[in-house]
Amino acid sequence: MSRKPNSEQRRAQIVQALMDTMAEHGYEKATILLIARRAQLTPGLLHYHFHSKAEILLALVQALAGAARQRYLALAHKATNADERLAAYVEARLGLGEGADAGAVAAWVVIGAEAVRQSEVRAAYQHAVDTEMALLRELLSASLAAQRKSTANVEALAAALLALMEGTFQLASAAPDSMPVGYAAPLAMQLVRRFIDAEPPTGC
Amino acid sequence: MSRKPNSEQRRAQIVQALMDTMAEHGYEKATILLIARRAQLTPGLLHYHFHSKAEILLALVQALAGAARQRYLALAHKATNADERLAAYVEARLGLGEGADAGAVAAWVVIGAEAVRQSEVRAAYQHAVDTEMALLRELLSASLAAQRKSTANVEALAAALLALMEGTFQLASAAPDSMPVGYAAPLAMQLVRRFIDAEPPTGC
Amino acid sequence: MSRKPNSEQRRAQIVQALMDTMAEHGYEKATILLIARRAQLTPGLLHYHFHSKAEILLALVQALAGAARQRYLALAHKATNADERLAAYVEARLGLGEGADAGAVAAWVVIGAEAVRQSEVRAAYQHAVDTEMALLRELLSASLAAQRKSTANVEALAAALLALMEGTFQLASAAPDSMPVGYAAPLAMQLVRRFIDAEPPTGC
Amino acid sequence: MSRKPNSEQRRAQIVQALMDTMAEHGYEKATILLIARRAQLTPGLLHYHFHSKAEILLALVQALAGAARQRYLALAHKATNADERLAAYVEARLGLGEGADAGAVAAWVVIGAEAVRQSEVRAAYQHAVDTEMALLRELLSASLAAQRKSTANVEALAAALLALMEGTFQLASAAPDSMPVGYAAPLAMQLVRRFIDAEPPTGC
DNA sequence: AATGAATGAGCATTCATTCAT
DNA sequence: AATGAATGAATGCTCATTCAT
Repeated sequence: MSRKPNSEQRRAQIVQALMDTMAEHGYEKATILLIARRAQLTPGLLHYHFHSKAEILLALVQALAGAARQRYLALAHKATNADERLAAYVEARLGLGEGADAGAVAAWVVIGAEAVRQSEVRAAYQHAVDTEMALLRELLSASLAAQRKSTANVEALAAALLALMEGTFQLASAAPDSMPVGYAAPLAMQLVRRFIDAEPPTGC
Repeated sequence: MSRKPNSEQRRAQIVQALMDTMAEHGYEKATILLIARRAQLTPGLLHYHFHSKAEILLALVQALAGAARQRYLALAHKATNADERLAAYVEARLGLGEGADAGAVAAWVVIGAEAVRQSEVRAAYQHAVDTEMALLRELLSASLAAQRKSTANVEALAAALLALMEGTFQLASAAPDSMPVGYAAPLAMQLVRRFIDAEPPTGC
Repeated sequence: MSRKPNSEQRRAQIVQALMDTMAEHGYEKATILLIARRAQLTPGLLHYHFHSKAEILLALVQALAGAARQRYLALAHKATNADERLAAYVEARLGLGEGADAGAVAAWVVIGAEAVRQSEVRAAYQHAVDTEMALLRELLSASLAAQRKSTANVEALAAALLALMEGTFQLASAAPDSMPVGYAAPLAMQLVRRFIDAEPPTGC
Repeated sequence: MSRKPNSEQRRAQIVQALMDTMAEHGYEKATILLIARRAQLTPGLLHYHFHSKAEILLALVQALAGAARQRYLALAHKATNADERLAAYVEARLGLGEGADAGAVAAWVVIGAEAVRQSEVRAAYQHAVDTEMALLRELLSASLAAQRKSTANVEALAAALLALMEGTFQLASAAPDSMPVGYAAPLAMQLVRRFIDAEPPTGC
């Protein structure tokens, strides 16, 4: 067999280097030179594997979204009911266990701000949000249904839970010292459970 | 004789122009030239009134934090009990009524990302967060106390509510089409109220 | 009598402020704003009293040259012969006594460098040099004549002595720690006296 | 494959261009654009090879000091005794022969003025001065010893000779028309020789 | 695939000078 | 005389991108 080109490995290496550099310097100040150094590559090589810096960023958005999905799937594996699956999801996003990555979180916050101004990043970010929203709707609907509660508010509840997660990332990245430690996952679950408990039953 | 100083007016004008420009282009791409044009001033004049671009940004952080405080005070004026004050706070931050400003929200999101990398911005951002946390602790403690509930979780609850707000800003700015309209304020209040209702009473 | 306009005083104040600022920051970095602050005046006022920054510099050259002349005249007053007059001159230029001014010396060094590139400064500098050379020729000729020595080399000797002084200013300003203290005036006199002593008598 | 580095050549080219430009315009007015044009390079490339303009200046200080050392070594090669070595030194610094470079001299004068205000330049300038002083002390001590003269005044004599040289550069650059031609080297040697001749013998 | 020099547009900032008051 | 805001050209420096090797 012929020797495999190492492009895929190189691309992953570059994407990872962008993530690390962005977490530290933001997107604009994450220069091609800094990224290349972090990846232990030369500047020219980055443009051999990616057409532009923006393209690396888009690849990073995909990579982070994919990693988040994998983290949920790994935890959801052991879940046996709707509530456990929801808890697995929240743990996957907000938990401090294995897979928690301050760099990835900071990079995601920076991506969120870039989405405000770059339409292509916004599109990718929105796609990730839509995917999350769909998953959340499904998980919350299942939890509501399991308790025979109305699903009328599921959309808003999903949005609030997603906002809670995004805000947690923001605060963890920009004001870590002002926040209590490890509060996010357990409190998010409590908020949702108590909300669901207080929802009116189906058909009312 | 001498001309009368107009610095304060000019500074406010420039800060506003930075906010508008940042909401559209982000911080790095909000160039001095763009800001000056938006403020209908010449580039040199911006550096006459501010030492550096970073200084304008810090002034903007103060301005936004101050405006948020004013908005709360205006609404809290009519509140007669703890729950109404809390509702006034949530409405001031997340409501769609008068004072809601998509530009200010987008600028705040961009500031949050800049706080990840610029230590001076981070300090100012953290100060704003600390102030919010203190206010939230006070409001939530009062609501809990009014219902004779334990205040053991007030810190975490405050953090969660603040995260919910920051995340709402983020999603409203970067993925507005993926989010339901007007969900944030009412749902945030419901989440908090139901959480408080389900809290154990004092002394348990 | 009508109140005297304070222009002359203001001009002197500004020239002095330029000298101080130049000694610290060089000519280019001695901005109008810095000079104005040092003189406790406002920037606009500097251009009321001088047409341009270059004009202040020219006034400073005159002022420094004039001050040097005064210092010599004050010391020469007591001299009773050619050698004492020469010693008075050397002391006036290189001595550490009253009137020695590190700021003035540093400013003169900076002026010397500006003379390399600005033709108007060069003209003023050259005029000062020519005046010095004339005085030196006179003093040295008198000393040589007093000892009945040939004055064939007086031009070159004057040039060398002037160079020694200018170089002393340079080294005192830019490498003070590398130079012995107080060496300049006595050694300069010794060099000149021994040179003259070894000169052939007139008519040879 | 990879291109071969040409940085050393480019750096030398840039340093030379700074020297030429500085000799004509001074340091501040020797803009990156002017230097680049003189070197027939693009402005961006200067910052690829040097971190900053100040760094080019430091490289120039080293280059000029090195060239001066080489010029002395080349001439000292033929010297057979202390006096000839001293004469070789003076000729190397002040002589009009091969290697005399009005541009380098003017650049050195400008550097001397920059040393007044830029601490890094001052450090480099002082180092060059210290090296010169050490060499001068050695040369003068040898000459004094060869004539069995006291070396008590060698430090001050070295300082005076160095000052004479620096001042000669200054006057040659800023007031060439006011100075006699070719006076410097022969007169400097005469001054030193007559001084030494008149020194008291060792042990007195 | 890989290197690193080269380009050139763009940026924040500085500053002498002007001018309305 | 005096003020201080305003101007606009100039400058050092950055950086994504290109390209010869």
